Amino acid sequence: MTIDQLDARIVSLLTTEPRIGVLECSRRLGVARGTVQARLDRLAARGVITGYGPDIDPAALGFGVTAFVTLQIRQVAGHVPVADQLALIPEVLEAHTITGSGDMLCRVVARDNADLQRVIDLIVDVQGVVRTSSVIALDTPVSYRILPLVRAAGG
Amino acid sequence: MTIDQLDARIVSLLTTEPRIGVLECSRRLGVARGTVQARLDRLAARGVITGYGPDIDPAALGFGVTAFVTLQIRQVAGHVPVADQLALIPEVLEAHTITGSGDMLCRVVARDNADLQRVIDLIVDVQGVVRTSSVIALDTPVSYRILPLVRAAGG
DNA sequence: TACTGGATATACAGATTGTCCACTAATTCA
DNA sequence: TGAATTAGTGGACAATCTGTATATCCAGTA
Repeated sequence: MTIDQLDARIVSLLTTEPRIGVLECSRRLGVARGTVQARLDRLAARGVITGYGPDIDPAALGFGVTAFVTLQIRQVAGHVPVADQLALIPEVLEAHTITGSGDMLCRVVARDNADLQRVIDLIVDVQGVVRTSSVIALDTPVSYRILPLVRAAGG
Repeated sequence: MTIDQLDARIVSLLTTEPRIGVLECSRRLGVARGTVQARLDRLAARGVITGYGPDIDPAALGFGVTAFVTLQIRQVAGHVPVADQLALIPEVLEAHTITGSGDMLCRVVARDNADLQRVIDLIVDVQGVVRTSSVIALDTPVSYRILPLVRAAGG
């Protein structure tokens, strides 16, 4: 159900130096290559590791503005669910339903503040969205990281 | 400043099938291996690709509860910045300063709702945090994805 | 026209991967 | 207690991939 210290060390090492490969990883950790491979296979099978895709920085793509948009929803019968429509907007990076009153919270990006207005307009146009309220992320002193959690879980 | 269609296709392919490697990737796209390698190097150099680390699912680690915590800050001179202290809490996956009034928005995870209380208490104990307000993510109909944006950016 | 950047084709040695196997140690269970 | 199961180790193999370098070609540009 959880991970042990070796799992945590493997993930930790691969996170900080993803290009080293399984063999080098096993060398660094002083275990057999088969062990590392088996561990990684198991972590993937258990869903702990969901992928190895390249991490993309939206800002480097020109989407320098990040905002969190809270939606107030009025569910309309016979319509495409709000989430499905939000998923069609590339700038909506993720969307959650949240406690409160059937509302949603979305993370969106945009090229600039004017572009953000465009994105918000797209969201407002979604069937069932009553109104939105946005906060813009000015700075990100702690950007998404999972390593401390992995180490805490594996300690 | 932006990416072209080939870049987008490379990233797209590597995101959906990260294990295929550069060579297989070049075969699938019908371009030379050197081209793919050069593109990836350039994307990494430009900061578009920030890494290739394994993607970890906190829920599979036992942290099934996600919440967004908004902090009201009172900056205290002579103290460790709030963000630095938040960074010490493994359950704080990311933290942003946001528009509004010098507040912050954090994404946190916890093992369950009771555990969330513990994490929130940790946050409240941070010097300079005046109060917090949390919303719990009940469901995530759109989980973090970057591919649509990459495709949109790549024409 | 000459230059530059990007793409292609090709080549090579070295390293890595995917899979086997056999053996050991620890744990579980009948 | 003995058998079965699971995880780790060390070794081995062929097949493949990577890193790197070469020379050529093409298009846009000074």
